[in-house]
Amino acid sequence: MPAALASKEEIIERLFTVFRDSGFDGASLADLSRATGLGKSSLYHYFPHGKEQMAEAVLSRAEALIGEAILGAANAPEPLKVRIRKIVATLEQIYAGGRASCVLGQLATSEIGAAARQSLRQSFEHWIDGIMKLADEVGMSPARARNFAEDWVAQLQGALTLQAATGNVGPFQRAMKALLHLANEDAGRRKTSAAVESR
Amino acid sequence: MPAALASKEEIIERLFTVFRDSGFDGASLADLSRATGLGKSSLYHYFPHGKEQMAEAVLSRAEALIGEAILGAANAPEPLKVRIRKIVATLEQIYAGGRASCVLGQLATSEIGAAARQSLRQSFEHWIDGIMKLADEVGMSPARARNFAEDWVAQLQGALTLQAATGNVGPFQRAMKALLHLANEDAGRRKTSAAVESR
DNA sequence: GTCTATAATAGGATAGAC
DNA sequence: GTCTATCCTATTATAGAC
Repeated sequence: MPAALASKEEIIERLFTVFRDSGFDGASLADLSRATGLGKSSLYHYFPHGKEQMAEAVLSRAEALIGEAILGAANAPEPLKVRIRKIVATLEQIYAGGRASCVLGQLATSEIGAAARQSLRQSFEHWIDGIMKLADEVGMSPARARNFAEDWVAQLQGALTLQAATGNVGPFQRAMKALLHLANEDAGRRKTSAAVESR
Repeated sequence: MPAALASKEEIIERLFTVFRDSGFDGASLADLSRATGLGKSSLYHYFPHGKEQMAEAVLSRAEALIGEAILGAANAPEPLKVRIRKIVATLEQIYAGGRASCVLGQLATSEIGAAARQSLRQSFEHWIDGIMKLADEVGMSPARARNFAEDWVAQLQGALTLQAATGNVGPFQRAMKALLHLANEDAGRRKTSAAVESR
């Protein structure tokens, strides 16, 4: 049994890891109870609506995490390169170098309630907005920046899927590199961009 | 209840859709029974080892599908452009224009047995091999072709995840376009490549 | 707020008739 | 090969003591 918990935040943190690793259907109350060190009844004390509400809380936490780690970081008053490096460092930590799953990806295909689904959508929107902001700064048109951001987030999600299936972290690492290299991009120097890709 | 079934192939086809839409844990025997029109006992007649074996059969089917639709098509004796167009057309059909899930992605993060996991891995390897073959033909070095293929498959998987969460099929469509444009690529004309990206 | 105990139900799996 | 009936366990959820 894990160490005792103090706050609801810590409880949610533990629930987070279970939903991330097992998905919604794969996470049983027994699993959630074990991970938190709380009995089922105690969990129901915090989350009267049960598992569904626990997933909502976890997704709200994910939304907040993205809000600060991506969207917030992207808008921070620091040089572009610094912000990008911070975001990449955070992502490498969250996803354990590409070996951990993403709770958003895990729950995206589960049958969850409207509230949870809304958090999920918002999380991805914030994520995309943050990356879009960075792409915008290197001179991409709004449309191109939006596409770049969507595609980059998809790249990352797919990299985690591929890793789960094959154990290969290459795609994850290249996704990180692609973001780092964004700082070297410039809409007026597309050749440089191609050269970077040829790396 | 769906129409009567004739062959085991058709049964597996029906099971396929359930695992694809609900994942391993999300697919109950009741669901699988309903989708096939067979009682639970009948399913056990075909698959004595139960749900696990059904998932194995579905993943074997997926492996065969990828083998012919991607790896086979990539190696067919036809012009590159034709092969690529066929692959894209097949993928657009399989994934319903980006709105359907991928059974491989769905099962990648589930706790499945060794046999199923092996099929999953093989499917992705074949998929990557097929795309790598195409990239090789436009003059990419083996290393670059391999990376391109891995990243492209990740892109597609992530596009489906993003669609599931947000309903946006843009990433899927751009992944298809990226493959179609591969035919216009050439290792000696990297500028053209960049121009295409700027589209 | 946490526990033990207990429902009530759903899930996976099997027996045996036809 | 398919069905009905049944079993057993896990799962979700609640009641009520402390």
